[in-house]
Order: sequence, then structure tokens, then C-alpha cells
Amino acid sequence: MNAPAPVVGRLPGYLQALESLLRQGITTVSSEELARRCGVGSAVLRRDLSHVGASGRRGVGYDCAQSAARLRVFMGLDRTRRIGIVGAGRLGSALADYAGIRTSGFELVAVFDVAAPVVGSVVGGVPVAHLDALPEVAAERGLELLVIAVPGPQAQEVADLAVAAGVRGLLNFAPVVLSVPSGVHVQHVDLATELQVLAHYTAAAPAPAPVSIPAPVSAETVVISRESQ
Amino acid sequence: MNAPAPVVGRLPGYLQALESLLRQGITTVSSEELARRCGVGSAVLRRDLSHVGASGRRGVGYDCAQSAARLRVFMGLDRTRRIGIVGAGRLGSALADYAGIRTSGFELVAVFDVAAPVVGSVVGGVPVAHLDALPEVAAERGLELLVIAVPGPQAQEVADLAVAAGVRGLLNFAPVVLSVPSGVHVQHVDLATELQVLAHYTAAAPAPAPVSIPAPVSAETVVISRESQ
DNA sequence: TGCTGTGAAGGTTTTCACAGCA
DNA sequence: TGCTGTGAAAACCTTCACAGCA
Repeated sequence: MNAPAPVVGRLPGYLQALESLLRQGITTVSSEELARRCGVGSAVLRRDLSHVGASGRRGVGYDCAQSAARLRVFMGLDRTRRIGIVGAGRLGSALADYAGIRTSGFELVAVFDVAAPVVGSVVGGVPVAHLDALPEVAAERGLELLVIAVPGPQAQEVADLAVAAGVRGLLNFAPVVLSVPSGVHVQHVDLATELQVLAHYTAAAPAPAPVSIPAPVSAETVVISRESQ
Repeated sequence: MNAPAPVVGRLPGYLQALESLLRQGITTVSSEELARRCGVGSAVLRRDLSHVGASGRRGVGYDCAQSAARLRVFMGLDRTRRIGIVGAGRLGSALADYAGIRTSGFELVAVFDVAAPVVGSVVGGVPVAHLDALPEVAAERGLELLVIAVPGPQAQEVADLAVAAGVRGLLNFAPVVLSVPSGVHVQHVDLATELQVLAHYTAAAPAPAPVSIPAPVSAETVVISRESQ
């Protein structure tokens, strides 16, 4: 029932692509076409989808609506997941107003901060509460996932508070490795890390060597993204 | 000379940890200790470091300064890399002001936007230029990497412009799969994707485990981060 | 003695290629 | 005929365990 981490990391892309197709009124798609849109190989896509129980019709392709539904179930998105954001600065408020939150299966139910001026103002459609109120607010509103958008030094403290309040998933934007108990999941996004990875891949200015085979598709995309345990 | 993608994804963490140790005046560290701080296994760390040519002393550990230097070379950070940001909204300006950019080996040399009011204002220490000026500005200032922090519909257009201007690394925050020519690298960060991955891992919502098995280490961290080709 | 560096083993993910169904 | 679903093989990454050096 559980998929390998690399697979899990690719599934959101498939789901987003399928929903995009549905919005365009397209109801069926081949693995080839869907894979192209997601920047993966078609064999990978077929295996990944078979992993989540989505099945296509031979000779036809995948039913977008059905496959998306299967993916949502598999991702735990068959019900709306309640998220909160700590940190109502520019990063936090930008994330709070990102429309993709709602359309991806989430509901923003709380925003927290410690700065007096912003507490009480409305960000992302919800009033900003003081961080100290997190335990009560989390319980009241059934908070499940928390985005941490605070300065590094405060991140661990926020994580501890969240874990104590029963939050089992953290999305950490602070440049700090969080320490959490077993059973709590942390997804870490760090600007410096991403830039350094890019720096590595663009370090050698000379000609590229990896692929010698002439690509079948005109524009070959080298996308490096998420993953691992 | 080139490392596997999972390795490359872990290297920035090592580098950041080593620099943190150096700031604390610690000059030597064992693989065990460094691995703990980075949330990886010590065997993985040793192999990764041997991969980049960093060598420790048996019976002693790794020299922080020397290892960090080796990592910087390997990551292409032995010289300062010049980056730009497109999109001076809340996300873009938050990123521009993030101090970690400078301390991680980068120099912010340009910020672009299309909105009349912000063009000309100063963000992240540089004046905001109009997106149309990207080709000239990129050439003038030797722009190498570009962060894309614009709405989804505009991202591909920005990417095309950047690629035409010779930029070979893109960090894309827009919820769109970019199509770029071979040789250009794209690192994609998407809030919805991260949240959906978290949703998956926290889908089964069993009771919050009280205090069960006393862990050997006080806090066991389940960190899920970056990686893959 | 202590900790690194690394063969060898093991496990996992990707790729290939094609059988099989609509 | 067209495209999926999946064995089997290959490639890859991690883990283990210990030889070897300071």
C-alpha cells in the first residue's frame, strides 16, 4: 500500500497535470502525453500509476477524472486537509495567499506570528493569532499540517510546539534541520540548498556529456526535483 | 567527477553544517557527529565526502575548513555565483532579502519585474529593472542563475528569455513544468507539491502515540527532502 | 585506540521490451 | 492497431562490516 519515496515525490505532479487537463475539458490521456507534460518517462509514469491503483484502458489511455480520484485517495487528499502557517512575514503571507493551496486539497485554517502589529490582522483569509495560542487553535480547528516560515533560530521551538499540539506533518522553510519525534514528517525547503545544487550542475561551463543519444523530443528538459527518504 | 543526484542533494547540507561548526570555532568533526547534525547516516556521509575528494584523518575526523573548501569547489562555489530574481512580489522580495543567499556563496546582482510601481525601487539591495531589460542586464552583470518567482502563466516566458540570455540554471517557484533546452538545469520548488507529499505521509491518522518506546537517541528525525534526477 | 575509507552484499528504482487486452 | 501493465534485467544507491592508518 505504501509507495517508494521517489514515487510519492512524483505523484503530485501527475495529479496536478490531470486536473489541468480536466479543466481544459480533456477526459482521456495516454501515458506518453501525460509523461511528457510531467517531465518523466512514460514507463515510469505507467508503473507509478499502477502503484496507486489507477488503471488505464489498453489502446485508449487513462481516464483523467478516475485517475485523479485514485491519486487523491492515495495521497490522503480525498478529504480536505487543514493546514496552518507560522510566520506572517512576506514569505508566510505570500504562501498564505497562494491560490494553489485551496485547489490542491487544503484549507488554510490558521496563521500565527509573534509580532504585535500583525497579530489580529487578516492574512490568507484568516485572522493572525499569536503563536502562544497555537495549542488551543490547533485543537479547535483540527490542524493537521503546519508550514514553518519563521527565521531559523525560532524554527525548532515552533516545531516542538506544533508536535506537542498533535501536528504530524511539517513543511519547513527555515534553514535548520528540525528534530522531531518518530512519526512526525518533515519536508524541508531551503533556498540556499536549491541554489547550491543548481550551482553544482552549472559549474562546468563546457559542453554537456551525459546524454549522447539524440533526444526524440525537440526540447529536452532536465528537471531536478524532490525526493528521498 | 560527477556525483549521483542523491549525493548532490545532500552536499549543501554538509557544507552548511560545516560552516556552522566553523562559526562556533569547532575545527574538527567526526562523521558520526556531522551526520547526526545533517540527519543522515554516518556511512552515507563518509561515502558522500569521499566522493567529493574531502578526506578526514583516521582516528580524528574531518577538518571542517578543508572539507568545506573541498565541498565548495565541488559545488562550483569556489567563486561567487551571480544570481537574479524575477518577480519582486512578496515571495520574490522575501527571497531577495534572505541573508543566506550571500553567506552561501551567491551574489544577488539583479531583480526584475513588470509592474510599473516596483520597477526602480530597491529590493534585496539592488534596483528593480523591467523584465524587458533582462537580456542587457544579464550580459552586463554576468548573470548565471535565475530564480523565477512569478505567477504560473508567466513562468515559461521568463524561462525562455533567461535561456536566450545565456542563463543555465533556473530555480522555479511557479507551479508549472518548465520546458528548457538540454544543458539548462531547472530546480522546481512547489508549495502544493510539498504539501501533497506531506498529506500522503500523514494520511493514516491513527491516535497520537503517547510516550511509547524510549528512543535510543532522544529525538529521532524523519526528514524527507530533496533529490533525484 | 578511534575513526576513516571502501570492498562486497543487499535492496531498491529504473529501464527495456513485449504480452495482452480493448 | 494502439496503448497499457508488468516480468526480467540492468543500473543505481545504501548498508554493512572491517581493514588500515594516525
